[in-house]
Amino acid sequence: MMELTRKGEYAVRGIVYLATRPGDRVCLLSEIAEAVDVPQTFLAKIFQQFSKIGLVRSYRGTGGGFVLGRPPENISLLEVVEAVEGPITPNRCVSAPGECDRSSFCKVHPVWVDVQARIRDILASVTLKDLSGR
Amino acid sequence: MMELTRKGEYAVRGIVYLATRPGDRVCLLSEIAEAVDVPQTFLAKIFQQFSKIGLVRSYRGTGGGFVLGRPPENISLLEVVEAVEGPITPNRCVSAPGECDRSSFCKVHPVWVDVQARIRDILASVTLKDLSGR
DNA sequence: CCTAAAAAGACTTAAACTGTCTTTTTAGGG
DNA sequence: CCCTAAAAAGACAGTTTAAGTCTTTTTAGG
Repeated sequence: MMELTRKGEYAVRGIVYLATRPGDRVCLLSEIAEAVDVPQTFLAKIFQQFSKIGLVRSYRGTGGGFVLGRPPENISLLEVVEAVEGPITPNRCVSAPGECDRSSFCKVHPVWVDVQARIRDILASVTLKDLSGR
Repeated sequence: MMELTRKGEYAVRGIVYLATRPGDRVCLLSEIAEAVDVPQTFLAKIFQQFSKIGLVRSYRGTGGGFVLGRPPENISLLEVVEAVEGPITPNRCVSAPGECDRSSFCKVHPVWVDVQARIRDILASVTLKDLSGR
């Protein structure tokens, strides 16, 4: 349970690969897809999401491709994962205040709050630089 | 993302309610279902799973019902959740050794190992006694 | 204009989730 | 020995999500 989807896994693989490439040259989607073993059309969707929020920058047309939107040390694993999977919410009751009408008295609620915070802490502490090994 | 299913949520609600009841008397499924606002037929499936692994004990026939299988201070939230949701695995790559052929060199792998451990730690530290407030 | 490349949107298939319904087994009480 | 209460078990179904695929469009270089 609590499992990352393929999309999330692929997202991480793809952007980590991009982080290993020299930042001054664009990288073809086809290259990334092949390198990390992900269907290119699927990865395209993922990188479109990245692009919208500025995690990567895209160039269209001949000579186009992708580069990181920011230095790898300024992009956390948390950002990458949440970009494609949405906010980390171990239970509905912590997704938004008022989402659960039991949260005022429910003794389990604070446990999920804690779990959420811990996961976010861990993922926020890891950057693409750490993961790229450059 | 990483969200508990309804089944998991209902499982927790149901067994926590059972933990608030006196342990020397069986509790009807219909009572539990009504108290925690869960469809009885669905909760039945959940309690069957609990019963199989001894988390609760069931009695059939007239005067039947459920009691906790062990004292509430000896049942952790982790056990309850994993009973119905399966093992906590933030990513496939940590579900079993050898599951992911990238784990030997993948720098993300240890992060998921860490996340898994933290979640389990938190959930294992909370017991039904803590949650029942008795 | 031709080609390369990403963006966008429609579509599809399979699996998982969230249940319901029916039948069977078990047990107690008269 | 029945009758009834209760859980167990299994089949079934509707909806949603996941995981892609395919096609068309936009953008840019040469």
